[in-house]
Amino acid sequence: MELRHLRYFIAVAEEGYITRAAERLGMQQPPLSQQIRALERELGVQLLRRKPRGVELTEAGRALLADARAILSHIDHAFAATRRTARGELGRLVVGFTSSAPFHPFVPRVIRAFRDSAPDIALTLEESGTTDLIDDLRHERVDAAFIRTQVADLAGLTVNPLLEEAMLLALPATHPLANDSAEGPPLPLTALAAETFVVYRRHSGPGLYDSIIAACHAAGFSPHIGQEAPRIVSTLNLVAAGLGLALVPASLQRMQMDGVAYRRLRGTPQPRAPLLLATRRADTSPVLRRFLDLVKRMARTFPR
Amino acid sequence: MELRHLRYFIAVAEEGYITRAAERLGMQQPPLSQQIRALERELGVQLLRRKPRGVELTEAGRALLADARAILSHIDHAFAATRRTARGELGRLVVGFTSSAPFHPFVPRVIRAFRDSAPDIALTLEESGTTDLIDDLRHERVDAAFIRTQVADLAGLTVNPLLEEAMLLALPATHPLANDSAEGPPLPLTALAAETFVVYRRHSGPGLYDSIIAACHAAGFSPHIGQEAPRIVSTLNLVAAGLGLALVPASLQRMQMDGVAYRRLRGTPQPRAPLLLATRRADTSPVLRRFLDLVKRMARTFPR
DNA sequence: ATGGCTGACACAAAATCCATATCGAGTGAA
DNA sequence: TTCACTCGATATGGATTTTGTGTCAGCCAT
Repeated sequence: MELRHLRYFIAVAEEGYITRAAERLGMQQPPLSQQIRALERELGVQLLRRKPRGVELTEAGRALLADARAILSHIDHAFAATRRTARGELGRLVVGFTSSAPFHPFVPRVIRAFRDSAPDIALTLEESGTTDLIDDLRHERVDAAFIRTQVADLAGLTVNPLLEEAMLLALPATHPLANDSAEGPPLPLTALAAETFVVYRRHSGPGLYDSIIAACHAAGFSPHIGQEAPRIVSTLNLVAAGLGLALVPASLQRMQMDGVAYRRLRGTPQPRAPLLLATRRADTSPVLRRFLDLVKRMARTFPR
Repeated sequence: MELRHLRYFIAVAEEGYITRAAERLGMQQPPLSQQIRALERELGVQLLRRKPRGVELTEAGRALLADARAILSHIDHAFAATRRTARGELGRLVVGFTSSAPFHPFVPRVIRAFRDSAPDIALTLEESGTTDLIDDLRHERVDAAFIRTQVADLAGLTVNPLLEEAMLLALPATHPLANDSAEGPPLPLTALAAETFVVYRRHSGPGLYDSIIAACHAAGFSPHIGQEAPRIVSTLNLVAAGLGLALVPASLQRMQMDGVAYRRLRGTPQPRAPLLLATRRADTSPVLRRFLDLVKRMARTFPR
């Protein structure tokens, strides 16, 4: 059986004459007759009743006609879907992000833009810790992950730096250094030499941790580390509870948390927080490529 | 595009190697490579990633693989359905019957048997008057009709006589000839010479009408016809209302109608009521043939 | 470094699909 | 009734397509 047989059969059924169907198909009548008979022979079923004038569908022929049309349409759809999949317009994408990522305005913006540009991609969003995200990436449970710190083991992964932002000092609202207005005068880092710091734990992602330590060292002191938090947002809970101060990405300021005040810092080098997108190096999925292209393009033009 | 391409592609996808797929397909590797490339060329999409050891599906290839399997399965189902349709195991059948037909035990019995023997045929039952049924048959709204009287215009139709049964006298329960037990002694037709008869109207089907008249004539009198009824069952309503007597098929006795008593007749010739099945002569549907075969076969062995 | 496996390429062979010519059956009109 | 016409079936030759054979290049694994 070949599709040709179905196409021929449909033409004959629609025309009611083998001769006219042959014309429509751009062929001669004898081979068409032959192909139809071959189809009937393979099915073991008479599809046409040959009449003196033209042919007529049998009951079985009518049944097959409907199915044959459906099959051809099935194939058309399959081909279209395959082409769209190849163009990255169709498929699935699982995007992971750490709890702090969606506070950066870039992340929801790029997700929205991607949904708009490829509405037929089933997009799944998963929030998780950085370590878990990296594991999920490796095990193909996640295709791309927005993270906020460089990871230690990059084997098999690509980490694209997208944006950077300043870090703000988060401090308990009752703290003497807390300012009524979040946009108070920048605070020199040296003013914090005696304070206790709450930090994002280093083994989850050394980047933020190290940049904070480095900034303090550059300011001439070695910070006193109090508690470590498993997630960036949870550092704010500890700050609110009065367990110390924290340096957090500026975008977290959007998270209006009771009992936490923010202050800008001054001095160089200022600690900065990156926004990164991690993917599998071996992932050649067109959907991912499309996503990656969009993310990089938007990152380049993102207002800083 | 031909199905061959899909079959080849599935084999390659499943084996992971063009060479092994070629073995499985009973062909050599070069032509298989060529056909796969032809498929890719037509789609304009790369389906396989050629690796040093075997091949790997691209995202688009994975999408197509699922669809290709579905398409082949679609074709298998279509072929199976076509074959079953040709055998009359699949399809639709509309069976019509006059209001009096289902009282004959043969009718529900044969319908049940047909449903059991061909459960995948969508069977529709339609009750209507004889004249309408004949019209419905001609216009292909009905495929077979159980009727209780010969019809006048048979053009294009086949009417199969199935069974015959005696006719009983239906008379008002208050009538002097009414007997307490329905199985009273047979009544000679001559006893009814002075009575008024309610009859099934002749133009709807001359058979019953004529056989009643003929029986009376044979008994030596010309019956006095009162009202005509449009349906056999409605004659019983008229009888119950005291508008006269009626001769009805014996099976209508099952219809326990208040105010109507039945008596058997004696003498020859007794008027008899046929059960007939009308079909379109040109209808070659396997479903109908199957139904017709069953009906005729069961009619032959039906206990009389 | 080398042997073995895999896929691609080039050309010959085979299959089959199609075109031409012809026939037969059935229909409609003279 | 007969003749012409239409339409599908059959037979045969040709051409395109598919397949088979031989060969080469590239990459792993030993």
